[in-house]
Amino acid sequence: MRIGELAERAGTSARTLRYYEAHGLVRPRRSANGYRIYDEAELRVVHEIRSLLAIGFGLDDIRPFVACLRAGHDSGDVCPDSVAVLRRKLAEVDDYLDRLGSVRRRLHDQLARAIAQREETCLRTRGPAG
Amino acid sequence: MRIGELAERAGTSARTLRYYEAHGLVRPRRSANGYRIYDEAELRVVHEIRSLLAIGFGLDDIRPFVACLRAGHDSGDVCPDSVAVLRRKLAEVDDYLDRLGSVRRRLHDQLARAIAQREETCLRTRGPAG
DNA sequence: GGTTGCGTTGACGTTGGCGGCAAGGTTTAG
DNA sequence: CTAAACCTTGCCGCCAACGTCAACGCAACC
Repeated sequence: MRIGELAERAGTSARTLRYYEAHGLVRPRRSANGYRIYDEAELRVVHEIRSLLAIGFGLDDIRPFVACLRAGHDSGDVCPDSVAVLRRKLAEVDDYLDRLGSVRRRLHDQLARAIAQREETCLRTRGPAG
Repeated sequence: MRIGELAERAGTSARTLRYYEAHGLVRPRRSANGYRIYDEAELRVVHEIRSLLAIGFGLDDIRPFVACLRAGHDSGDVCPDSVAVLRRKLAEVDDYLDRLGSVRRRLHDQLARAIAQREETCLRTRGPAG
């Protein structure tokens, strides 16, 4: 199939597919007139790319998964390089969750103090009995 | 004080201070020769900016906090606009924590399956008595 | 043979918080 | 007088995953 059809079936754009190709993730052959020709397996590859991007992977991280699929595996996850990336990403996410958690606490406290402060000011303004 | 001194005392760069000024966060007066002159209060402002940036705020989000300080409040948090931003940011962080949590679960499962798959393959390769 | 709708490459724009450099003016110390 | 150390404005670069446009070629239909 050609680029427009693959783009539509993958739910993305031709520009995106060319971008992936430029970064070595997708490899179409060319027809006589220079058009890109993709076979069915590439649809799977593009889906893999998209779903990994969606959970925060970068294109460089994704490369091993694509290679794994291309090597004939049912899943892109099972090859050693993919597993290594999965481990690293899990660690990154855990790390980020920690940092985000402490940011959350800080925000929560800051908000609580700000509101308390405002209510106190309000009381002073309207007098202690107000 | 001039830009170099403020930069050093605030632990940042002159470039950064000019950037904040270009975005309306810091307002030095000028000396006769055109040099930027900052008073002591600006040091506090820059610290506020930096600490808010550090927890993930954008410069636009920070503007109300600076205005609050400039209005004479002890803390940049207590003004209504600041509180509104704090609320919004807390909601954003909660949202992001949720999404990151589900990404984490997905990664965890994916990793677990990949490893199980590999061990199974290993056993098949070396025979069931493995 | 003209229109329409595919495809191609190439290049610039986006977002944010700066870093770094150029090309000059100012001030200060020696 | 000069060199060093400050300051000024202005502009390009960076990162990532594309969007968008330009200018063109190819294919198909009427």
